Amino acid sequence: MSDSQNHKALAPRRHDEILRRLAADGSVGITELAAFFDVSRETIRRDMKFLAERGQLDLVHGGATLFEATEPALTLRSQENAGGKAAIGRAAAALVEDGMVVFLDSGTTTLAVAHALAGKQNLTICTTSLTIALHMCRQPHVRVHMLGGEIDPSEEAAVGIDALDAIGRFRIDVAFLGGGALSPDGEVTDFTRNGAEQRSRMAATAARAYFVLDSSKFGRLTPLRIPRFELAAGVIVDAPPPPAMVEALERKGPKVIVGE
Amino acid sequence: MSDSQNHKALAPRRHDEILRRLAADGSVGITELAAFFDVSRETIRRDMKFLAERGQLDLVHGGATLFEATEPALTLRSQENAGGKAAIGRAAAALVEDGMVVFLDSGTTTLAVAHALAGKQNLTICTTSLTIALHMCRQPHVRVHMLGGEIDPSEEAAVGIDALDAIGRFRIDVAFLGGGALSPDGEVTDFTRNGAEQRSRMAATAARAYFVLDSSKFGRLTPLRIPRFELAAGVIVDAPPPPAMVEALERKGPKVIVGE
DNA sequence: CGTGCATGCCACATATTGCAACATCCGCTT
DNA sequence: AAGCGGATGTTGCAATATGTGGCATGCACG
Repeated sequence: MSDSQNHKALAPRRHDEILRRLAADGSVGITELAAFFDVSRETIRRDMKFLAERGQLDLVHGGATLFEATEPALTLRSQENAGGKAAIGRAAAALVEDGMVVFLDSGTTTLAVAHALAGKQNLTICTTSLTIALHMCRQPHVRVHMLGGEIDPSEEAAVGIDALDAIGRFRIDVAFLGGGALSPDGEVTDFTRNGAEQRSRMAATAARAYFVLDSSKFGRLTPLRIPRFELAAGVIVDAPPPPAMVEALERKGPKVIVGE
Repeated sequence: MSDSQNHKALAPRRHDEILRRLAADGSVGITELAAFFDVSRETIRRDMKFLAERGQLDLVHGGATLFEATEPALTLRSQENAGGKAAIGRAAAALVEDGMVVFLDSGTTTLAVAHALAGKQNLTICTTSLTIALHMCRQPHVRVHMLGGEIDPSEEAAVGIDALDAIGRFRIDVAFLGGGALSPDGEVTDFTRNGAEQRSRMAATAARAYFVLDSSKFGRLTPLRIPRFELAAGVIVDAPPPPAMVEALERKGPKVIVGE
């Protein structure tokens, strides 16, 4: 910080700062910013409108928040389509045998997988998700490795360089990965750069990797491709995706598995 | 007032926080939230009504609860000697200033410290405890680093070589460490080799380290000394220990701080 | 079975914000 | 120098959010 109280900042500079604060705090107030830049509230409002039209933030009364039309709050997500997620969990659990080393990504669908793994013996679970680690360490006959790193509050999971680094240290039998969307041309995409990279790395590292995606993700669009996605062994879903999507997907490699 | 926080949180931010707390604690109180956000109870009530209409929580007298609880147990253990632990928490929180880097050890007493840190701005929390990480990452204006490693189910926290390793990478302003007992000759001791080593390392690494021990630990005996224990800045307790213990302790170096 | 206290709820007052229309200012071109 | 266009400021009014007080209701406690 430490800049720009003296001279009025030009528009791009303000836009920059607005986004920076947004990323840092999750929300920004109009009045607050107007005072900071020493401009009128109208100007800030215009800035925000401009940014909102480009999808870089969400306007709310009194300011703006992170653009989360893409990513609703975590507590919300775990309840929606609970049935479908459970079905995915069962299908995923069927792929796991006693004694395996299993990686579980963050996300509510992978949490459903974790629940479905109850009863397996002697598993070793590696995860970046706090919730999954907490849940699994309460199970008997399970060893849990938490991959450390900075915690992303919206995922409640470790992200970033430390987590990426830690991934490399494990030999994983099977990995279950989340994703932001299943694009019309049969590819799993993600919300964030970090997430995409982390998943990419897992898909390449694990002996077998599966993406778990509930049907609400079909045909959605999120910004980031997951590199080397085609190395995944399969995609587990709770309802059959459109045939075109299935075909595009299987042409790349991964099988489509539909849970019941 | 270099930046920003003198303004009240925007409505969506409150909604978010309410849901996060709900997920963390299973229930939230109106008065408590009103104080936290510095808004009237009516406003919180309206927020809750809004959320309840969308099925995100259940209204109850005095606050709200989860629609369906996902996480039991842990809140229970921290209830025992809750008063004492809260007092320790407050005393500990008084030692923390906005912007600091704080290490929180695993344990229910350190969890109380975590709760008491609510309201501080811009903290960076490093912890090995899953529960603390989960709780703190739901706080606004807090960055959380989870130290990874194998999870000890009885502690629900990372232990072992990875965690030890990760400790060295941080510059910690203040560390709050648990312990198994406060021995009659004024020393903090521990149950496990790993724990003792981890705490020893923190005591040596952090700029200031405090052991937090509730009064049930006085005069107990556990097998492992914590090496370099005397490097700690203090021991925070909820009731005055026997004078002999205090004297022995302070002769070694650490101050005794009694929370109210 | 009251009593006291905290909470819930409603109505209204107040404050803050959104919006749109118009006025200014500044840099630039001709 | 005049004119132009974009960005910003100003103003008035509507919409929304929040605060406040009165009163009803529920809950704990003797």
